[in-house]
Amino acid sequence: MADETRAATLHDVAREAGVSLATASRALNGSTRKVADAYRERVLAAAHRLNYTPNLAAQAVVRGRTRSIGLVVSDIEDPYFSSIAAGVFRAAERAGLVVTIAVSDRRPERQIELVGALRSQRPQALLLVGSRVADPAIDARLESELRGFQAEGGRVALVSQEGLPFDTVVPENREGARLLAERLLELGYRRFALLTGPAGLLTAADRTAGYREALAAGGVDLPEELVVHAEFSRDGGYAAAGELLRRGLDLDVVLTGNDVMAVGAMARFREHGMALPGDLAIAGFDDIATLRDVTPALTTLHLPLARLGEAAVELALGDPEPEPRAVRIGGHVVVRQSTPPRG
Amino acid sequence: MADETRAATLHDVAREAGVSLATASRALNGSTRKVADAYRERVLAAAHRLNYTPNLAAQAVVRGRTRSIGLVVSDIEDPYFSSIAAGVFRAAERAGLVVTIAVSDRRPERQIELVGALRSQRPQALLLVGSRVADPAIDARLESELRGFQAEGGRVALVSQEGLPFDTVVPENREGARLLAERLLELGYRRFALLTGPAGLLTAADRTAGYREALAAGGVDLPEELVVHAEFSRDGGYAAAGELLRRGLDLDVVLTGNDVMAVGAMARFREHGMALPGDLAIAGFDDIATLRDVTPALTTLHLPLARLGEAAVELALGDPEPEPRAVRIGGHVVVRQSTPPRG
DNA sequence: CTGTTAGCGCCTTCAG
DNA sequence: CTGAAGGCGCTAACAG
Repeated sequence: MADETRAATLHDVAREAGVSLATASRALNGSTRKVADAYRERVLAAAHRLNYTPNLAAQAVVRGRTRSIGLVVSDIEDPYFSSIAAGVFRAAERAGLVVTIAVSDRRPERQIELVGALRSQRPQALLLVGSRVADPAIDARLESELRGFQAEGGRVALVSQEGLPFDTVVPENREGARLLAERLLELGYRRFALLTGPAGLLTAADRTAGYREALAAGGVDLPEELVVHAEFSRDGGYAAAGELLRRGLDLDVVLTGNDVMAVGAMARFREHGMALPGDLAIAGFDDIATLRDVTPALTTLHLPLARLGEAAVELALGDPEPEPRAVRIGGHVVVRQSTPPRG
Repeated sequence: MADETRAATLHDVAREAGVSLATASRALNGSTRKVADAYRERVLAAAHRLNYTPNLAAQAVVRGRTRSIGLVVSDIEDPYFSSIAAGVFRAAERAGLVVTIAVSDRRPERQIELVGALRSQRPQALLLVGSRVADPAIDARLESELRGFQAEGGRVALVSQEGLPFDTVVPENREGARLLAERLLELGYRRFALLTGPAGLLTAADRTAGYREALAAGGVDLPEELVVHAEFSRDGGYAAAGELLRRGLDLDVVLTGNDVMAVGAMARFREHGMALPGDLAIAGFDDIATLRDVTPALTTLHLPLARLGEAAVELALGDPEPEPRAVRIGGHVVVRQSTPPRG
């Protein structure tokens, strides 16, 4: 039964229904043209009988574009990206589009390759989220690849930092970090350290800048020895916390590049025998849903991650503008038990 | 510059290089046939100059199939699914395939729809993970849709429970649950309750069956009043724990349907003023990486989730067998602080 | 309102 | 080894 028959074609359906190819086509997909009900029903019945599925590839050839969106993320296992992706799916579904995902594994080179691969699929739009690094050579190649896609009529949207000439959804990392640090100052903290992401990563750099500004405004200095760079991951946070311990400093709160790092750092501090938040307070960034139940509950900056993904789809599918747009999306501080008020 | 040019076609490349269409085609994609080096280089140069990208849709039309894999998951934000998806990506990348994802939002009906939609893309294989429910009507429709896809030469693999006549990667839920419960008995626990997933969901049912078997073998009964069904999510766990508290029972350990529920339940028990694991021990299932740092660290059954995804790709891409195969993948118990030995 | 026909971009026999 | 020609499944003029 599951023998190698070939898929039923529109041709088969037309023959089975005793109508022309064109009529079958018009009856089965949203053509603006009208088909008499009697014919339409015969076609539908025949299609059902033959278990017909339209060949999207063929439609794409003639229409020049697929009903799909290409999405490039750094790591689908990371809740930051999977939450954004969830928003992309939601919005794409509303628009009747499927989404093709590619995972760049945080390698900028690979990201460029993937844009090329997805471009071949002729999607309506290409969405890139995260993984921007401060490297002009990479940026130039990425830009050229994306421009090529646009030149063929494709749309592009980024979720990350401004800087590339395409529509961009930008999470207010810097402002958010500032708000968070300000709140911590209000809570009475004075001796800060920072565990942040890789030096080249723009998201990490923006957050660090925001922290610095707020602390400086509050009269608190953050010298280099109090800043540790590591991977933007649980293990990165763990390692960075270890490095901080090695430096043997006297602290009352640790800021981090994101929640995932914060959780790794908490594990390391605990191993060292420290009580949290008793011996040390800690804060995250992002407000990842899955991490809301760690103990002590993490003070963090809430970012509406799924919203970022939706906004990117809306930008990419909306009316095009001559000038690249930036949609800024802010967050708010959520104070939980990891940073109790401190006399 | 980003003006609406059309994408360069193979035709354009051939003209630019001064060769025939056929030669250009042979030079640019893995044709078995050979092209003289001089020609090949001219073609490659021309392709580069014109910023040519092959039109995969057109290739798909003539070849009858796309270089892609279709993947249906219940919820990409759930770490269980995103970990499996990560494995799928890894294996797909090795095979040079892109992955088109669709999210069923845990609705079996929607899952069937999505299979239809993905089928239209003519992927090499269709992978379904999770969301199997015990409903013969649903199963029949799903089976028919998938059989249709197979009949056209597509490959199918499932990650879940056996029962449908397709290659299936089956995590050993039942055996794993048994191992976990046995270990808890060894640790000295006797008064168990269970917070599990929706009644119809097969994964939940299998785990429950495994727990029951081990407990029965250990002489421990698990009557219905000690079992609470809820959503397979953090909030489901939270709610189920609340229900358990309402019943006012005397317990020493709570088993759960998965880690995510366990974490939700922990939050609820804590709100009720209970110390964990002092007043109550708790165990999860899956060993979700992101959740490894909750406090107290969760005793759980480790499942190699990414491996499940990889195995599904291997099944779907490997040599076909006349009979549906089942690849069983087991886990192992990881004892952590949430279930200390109990006199 | 229906049918005929010419492509869409590409691959692949089939001759040269 | 290369080139010319037909066809993959479908849509969109164009006639009727």
